[in-house]
Amino acid sequence: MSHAVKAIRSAVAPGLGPKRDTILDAVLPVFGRFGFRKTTMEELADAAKLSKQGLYLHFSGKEEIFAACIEKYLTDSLAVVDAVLGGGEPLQERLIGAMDAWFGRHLETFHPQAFDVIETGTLMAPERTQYWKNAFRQRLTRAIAASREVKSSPACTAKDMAEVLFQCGLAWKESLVPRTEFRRELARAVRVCCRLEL
Amino acid sequence: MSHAVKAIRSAVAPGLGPKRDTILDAVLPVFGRFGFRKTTMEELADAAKLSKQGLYLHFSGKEEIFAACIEKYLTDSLAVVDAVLGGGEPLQERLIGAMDAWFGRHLETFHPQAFDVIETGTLMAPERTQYWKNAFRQRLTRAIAASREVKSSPACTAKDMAEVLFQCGLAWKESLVPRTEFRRELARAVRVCCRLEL
DNA sequence: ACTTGACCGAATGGGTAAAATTGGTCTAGT
DNA sequence: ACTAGACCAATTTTACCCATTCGGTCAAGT
Repeated sequence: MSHAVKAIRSAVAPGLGPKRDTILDAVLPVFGRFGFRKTTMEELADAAKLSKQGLYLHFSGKEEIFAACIEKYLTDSLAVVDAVLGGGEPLQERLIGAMDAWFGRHLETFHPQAFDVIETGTLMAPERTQYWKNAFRQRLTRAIAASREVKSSPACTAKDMAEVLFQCGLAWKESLVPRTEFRRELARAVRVCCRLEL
Repeated sequence: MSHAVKAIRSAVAPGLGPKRDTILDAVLPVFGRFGFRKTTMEELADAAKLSKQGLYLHFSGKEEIFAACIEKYLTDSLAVVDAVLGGGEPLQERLIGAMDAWFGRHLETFHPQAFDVIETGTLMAPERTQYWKNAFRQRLTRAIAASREVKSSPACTAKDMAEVLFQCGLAWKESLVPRTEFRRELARAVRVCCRLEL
């Protein structure tokens, strides 16, 4: 299939129905367990309770499914992040919740053996990957900056704290512990970076 | 060669001369560039300016060279860490120097493609690996605890700061930036974690 | 709005056997 | 305290073939 046709399909098809989203939700765990390469179209179709051709009525191919899947995954995650950060809890709880919604969910979604999903994602759409990273860091920064619970200084601005927090979160790739324990590490990082009391 | 013979040689040979250390220093960059598996005994011998057989007069085999090499590498690194932390500079500079001597040196020593050195090390001697990690974290903790420049609290003890700092340092594996830039990230982490002004 | 099933070209994954490397040893020097 | 070089067993690499699989398409149904 030519690139032009692909572009048309993906430009016309999306957003038309909640069916796409249903498919993407069903498909995510498969990518998360086996990675991009080792996931077959049949497995995706089975997960979505569709035939192989049924899938092609919604997506132009494997790459588009994957891209849309990751896009939805991050969109959803960021929505949770926003919801948590916009909530009424103390900043500490909100930050921990946000970090857990982002990095913790990664940890739970992607099997250690299937981290090629990350590489594939950055390889297929590096600018999108950068966009999502920046989006999340921006949320952290704003939440910290807006809070009156934490005092910043020229040497330690809200952005500085957010960046360091983000850096700590990146450790999820190395982490071998379950999400609950990882969350405790995140809690400590939040406490230290933002000097929030218990 | 039997394990018994190996044990005898490695028990008798070490520490007898500075020659071993010279060899180990010469050999480290080779392991750092090609990893354990892809490094050949000939390359090691060439790097040490010895014949292959000359090497065997000092070490019982590839594994012993590697183990001793890593051991010396970490010993040296920790010595630098101790020297820096024990110096007269303000805590901030000392911590940055210590983090750079540890993680920054890793970044510079081990080629991204040769990270199998880490796995091999933890696989061959997991207890030693754990020992060195703990040793470094301990140094950080003590330096922070001993300083009057940083005030701790029950929610943010010296150990907490050290742990988070360590977690930030682990990002070196993901880092694609040169050591100088990585050092700036470390500096920010130190500032934030210990609330040290500029 | 789907399913079924056949189909294609390309990529992939065994399986294998020859060829090259490698870690390590031995001997004979100097 | 080394080097030179032959040497071995074991592993690794390479090349090749074959079967399978996979992504994607097409035609015909319901």
